[in-house]
Amino acid sequence: MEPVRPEFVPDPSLSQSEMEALQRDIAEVARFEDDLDFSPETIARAGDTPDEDQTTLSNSDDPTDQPLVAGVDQAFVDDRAVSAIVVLRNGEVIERVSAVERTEIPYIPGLLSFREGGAILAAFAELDPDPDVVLVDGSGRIHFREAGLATHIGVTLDVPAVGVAKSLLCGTPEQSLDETYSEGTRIPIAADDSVETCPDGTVIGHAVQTRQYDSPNRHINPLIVSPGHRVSARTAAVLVEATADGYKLPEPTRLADSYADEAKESVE
DNA sequence: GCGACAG
DNA sequence: ATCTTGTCGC
Repeated sequence: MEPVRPEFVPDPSLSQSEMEALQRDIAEVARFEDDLDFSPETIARAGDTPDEDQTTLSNSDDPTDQPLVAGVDQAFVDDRAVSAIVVLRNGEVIERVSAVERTEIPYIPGLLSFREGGAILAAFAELDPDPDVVLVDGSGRIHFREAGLATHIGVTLDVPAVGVAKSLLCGTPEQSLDETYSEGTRIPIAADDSVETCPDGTVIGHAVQTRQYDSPNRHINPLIVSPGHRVSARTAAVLVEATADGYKLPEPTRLADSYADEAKESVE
């Protein structure tokens, strides 16, 4: 699939203030409300027997009509970024693509999409069936200008997108994230002074506990999930919970992560 | 000036 | 993100 908004394609040669201005433009176009072509309840895991909701809500008995969920992740080799996309339907992999691009700038918190975006869009150009939703490694609306990597990619391709991060970039959790939470726990993340584009208190995402150890000693930290584009904060969390299958990371992102590692071995 | 900061 | 052995726990 190709960009629907070419003017938003991340250009690493821009100045830092130009990058920030572009992010403000992207945030204005971003829709943090549900605009999906399917019901999140229709998503199945590998080996699932279709249940009432999955068949009823999708208006179809044909498994090939179920939503395509893509996961995107990157690996790096020196100054090269390897972007990998894995597409699942009913929890099963139906497509994998990857692309390699040079990284033009270093990692700068808040400007990640200008480092990784080129490789990601190159990989999407290789992807044939358009996915119904994309899970991106990194933040979406949880960002200083509400334009994290997932938002940038989602808006540029005009595809529903969700940000899945392993740590919090900004915003204030409604409860401390230092405690141990059980599976299924969702903790709202509110905008604060560090989010310059929306009122304090706006819920911009959630900490989502997709997995937890039963007992004492060690614990697992929650994922930080936020809307990228065309999904609400609640639906973003629901989609991640629905695609998680025994691991902390949701399957699309987890498989893209290992595929990126695999693909990077073939890079010279 | 100081602190904080996805991957 | 990346560099890496052992180690704890089910």
